[in-house]
Parts: sequence; C-alpha cells; structure tokens
Amino acid sequence: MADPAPYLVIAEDLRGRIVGGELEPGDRLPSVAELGRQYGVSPSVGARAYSVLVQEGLVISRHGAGHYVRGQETPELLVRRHRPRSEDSPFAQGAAEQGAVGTWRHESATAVADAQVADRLSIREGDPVMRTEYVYLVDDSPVQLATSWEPIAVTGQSMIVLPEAGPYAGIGVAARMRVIGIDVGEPVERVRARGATRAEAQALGITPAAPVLFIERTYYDQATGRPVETADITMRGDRWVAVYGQVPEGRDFQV
Amino acid sequence: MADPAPYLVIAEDLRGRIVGGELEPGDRLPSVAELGRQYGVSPSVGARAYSVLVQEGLVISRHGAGHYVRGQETPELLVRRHRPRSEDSPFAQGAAEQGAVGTWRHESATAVADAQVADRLSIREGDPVMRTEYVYLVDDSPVQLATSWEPIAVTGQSMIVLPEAGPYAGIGVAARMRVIGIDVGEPVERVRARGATRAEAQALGITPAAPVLFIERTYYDQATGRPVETADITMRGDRWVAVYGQVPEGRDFQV
DNA sequence: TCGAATTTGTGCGTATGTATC
DNA sequence: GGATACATACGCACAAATTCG
Repeated sequence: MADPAPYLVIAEDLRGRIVGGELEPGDRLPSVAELGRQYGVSPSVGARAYSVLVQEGLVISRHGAGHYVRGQETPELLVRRHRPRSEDSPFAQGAAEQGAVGTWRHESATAVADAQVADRLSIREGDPVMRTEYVYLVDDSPVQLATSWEPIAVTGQSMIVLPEAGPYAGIGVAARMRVIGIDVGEPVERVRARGATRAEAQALGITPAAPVLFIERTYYDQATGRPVETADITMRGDRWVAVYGQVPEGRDFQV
Repeated sequence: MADPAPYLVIAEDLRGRIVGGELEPGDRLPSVAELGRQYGVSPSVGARAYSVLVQEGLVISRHGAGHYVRGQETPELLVRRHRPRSEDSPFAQGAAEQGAVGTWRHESATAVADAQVADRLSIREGDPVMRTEYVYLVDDSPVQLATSWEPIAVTGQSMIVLPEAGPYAGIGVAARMRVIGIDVGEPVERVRARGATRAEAQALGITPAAPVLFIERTYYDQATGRPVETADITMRGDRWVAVYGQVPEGRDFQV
C-alpha cells in the first residue's frame, strides 16, 4: 500500500480543518515556508499542497501576501423557473424578485435552419428562421447566454417577427406568441451540465471548462403541436439553479 | 505588462492544437522531456503545462506511459424524465428504453435530519429520518449517485419504511407512497451544474471538477402539501440529459 | 522471466517579482 | 522609499510505473 504523497497529506489536513470550521473564511493560512517547517518538508511541498486547495476552490492565494480561506460563498443563486402568464420579460422579472437589476443585449438576423435546429422546429433544413442572440446581465455582469430560433413561417407575416423590436419587445416568447393567437403552454426543456466552451467562457467571464447549465428549450403551439420557438440557453453553473415543478399550496399538516 | 509564464504559453499552444482538431483523441503527446527540448525549457516546465491541461480535462496522464489527448466522449446520452404512473423502478425502466441494463446498489440507515434536510422536509432539525444511499449503474459502470431522506413520521408505521426491502422494493418513490395512500404527483426539482467533488469523482469514475448535473428533488403529498421525500441526485454531466415538460401529442400541422 | 530504457510523479533549492509595513 | 515577507516559477535529482525487447 503506497502512502499518499506528503503534499496530499498536508492538503487533506488543511481541507479537514477548513470544512470542519476550525479555520474560517478570511483566515490567513501559514506561509508556504511556515507550512514546510510544520510538516518537516521543503516550502515547495507546502506550495503544492496549497495549489490543490486553490484548485478545489477552498483557498485563494494572493501573490506576495499569503493564502487565505475562501468564503463558502454560495453567492446568491439566481433562480430560473417557468412563469405561466408573465407579461414582462421572464428574465428581468426573475432578477427583480431577487433584488437585482436584469438587463440584456440582443441581435436578430434571418438565417437558415441547420440540421439540428430544423429537427427541433420540425421544419426542413435550409428553411428560413429568425435567429436572435442574447446576452443577459445581472448588475452589469453577464450571467446567461441564449440563442433563439423562430420559423419565419410562423411569425413572418406578423409584427412580432423581430423578437426585440416594436411594441411587443421584451415580454418573452409566451406573451409574444399570444399576440398572434398562439397559446404555447409550458416549454419542453432538455437540461445538461457541461464545461464552458472557450467562447462561452469569454462571454460569461469564467474559465474554460467551468461547469455551465445548458438548456435546449422548445415552445409548442398547444392547439396544433407545432414547434414555434427553440433556444439554446447557457448559464453560469455557479450562479443559477433551474427549478421545475411547484410546491403545493395548502400546508395544513402538523409538524 | 508581464509576459505569461512559459508553462502557460506551452499549455495554450497545445490546447489550441487539441481543440482545433490537429491532435485527435487518443493521440500520444510528447513526453515532458521532449516538450522541454522543443520549447527550450526544462522538463519540469513541460510537466507543469500538462498538469494544467489535465486539470481542464483535455489530457489524461498515465504514469510511466505518457500523456494522451482525452476523447471528447459523448457516449450515448441517458435521458432522465419524470414518469407519472410507473410501477417499475424509474431508473431501470429508463435504462431499458435506451437499450441498456440499469442496476443499483443501496444502503439504508436511520439518521437525524440536519438543518438543510429538515428545511426541505418541513421537519425539525434532529427529527428522525430514513436515509438511503444509492449508486446507479448502467452496464456495470456507475453513472448516478443519490441520497434520499424520508421522515420516519411518514413511513415509520408502515411496511415501506425501508425503501429497498420487502415486497415494495425497487418501484420508486411515487409507487411506494401510493402503497400507504399518499399521492405525490410531480416532484419539485432544483437543478444545478457544478464540478464533481473528490468523492463524487471517485464514485463516478470521472475527474474531480468534471461537470455534474445536481438535482435536489422533493416529493409532496398532494392532499396536504406535506413533503414526504427529498433526495440529492448527482449525475455525470457527460452521460445525462434531464428532460422537463412534454411534447404535445397532436401534430396535425403541415411542414 | 527479466532487465533496461522511457516516462510520469514528487521533493528540493534558488531566483524573481509582488505585497505589506 | 526601503526592508522584509511572501508566492510563483524554474531547473534538477530521484522514485515509481510502464513498456518493450
């Protein structure tokens, strides 16, 4: 049985004291030299032990200053949930409920459906669609990206062909579709966890391969079953929780 | 302006060639010594560059053998969705629909609710609960972990107090609750993307910090609104997609 | 079977740039 | 502004694992 390497032993020891609460967020940790003395190894071993904990997110290092216990910041999670009859932007409304200011940038252009989008919208590859790219910001920092596709065949003759222009801008897909007489009900969402691509990391201000929540959302016309909008939504994993289902109302039981 | 450190330059160079496709999954990469020669630095710098890429999940290292480009393995996504009136294990049923064999291991024990579980179950901290740990396997490889908590106050007098023992084992929470006359409806699920902890990575056979889909699920008694079960579910991000909502039935529109 | 060559993993000492007082 | 403490990066030496003849 091989003994674990000393730098792992030191890291494990410190990890235990941090998660156990003995060392509190903000506490200054021993310098790498001091750590080496305590365990009878060279400073570089202490440095490597710290590098493990930094990678795990338990410790932050400040060049020339020292290592510090990092706050277990579960930085207020943003909550994403479906809002059945919203008449405001679901995103802005959600942010407001959480005491933040939600804004977004967008860009629309016509495009043709590739194979994947065509499949999701039940149209033919090459059919015209309106594609809109979104960047969502909370308190001016980007937290969510989205790309939306709508078949021109659905909205082309209406004044909502551009999702973010005219009197019906910024109210969300469900409300916009109601304008042209389409009731969409709840969307179907396919949820995945994966690492951020480089482009996503760049846009969201996170490191590549950091976990993101990725949702493929599709709205259907409830009357006919026809897909009317589909979107790829990418959210910072450390900032979002997506909630599905509702807590029942009546709570008349005894605790 | 400080130049980036040589080990970061090397890592960035290799990263570009990997994501660009010049280096393909499975390819053997230069040894750290060779890498050092190529860039005119010592082997330790090459080793450090590789450690960065290993941490990002782009490269795997095999002691004594070399460094290899890691496969972007997108192996058959498993689909997780709610099954309203299943009378079989939802997990096994889902796996079977996808042509795989789903099995699981479990271990139950009584415990007391900590603050978080107590909050989710609307009971008091310290109240007794039945805790069950699950490891789910598909074709003998672990793909999902779960920890479930049920208040003893709900199941304690019944023959389903042990989730995985007796005639009602392995049928899922909803079906088990029906046995004692509780209709639970759809659960509430809070979905997050985060990096795997060390323990999770170990159990799931992935690297630490690899993305996992993490779901906090709670079932409620529909009649009273009382929570009757809550669970933490951890799934390999590269193997699972969770689906919410249903595609409408009728598709009588013209393409 | 075995041993030599190759390769990664780990520890150490030192030089350098940074932060703090 | 200077002195000191500190983290970071690098080159080197040795151990452990793998491969191959």
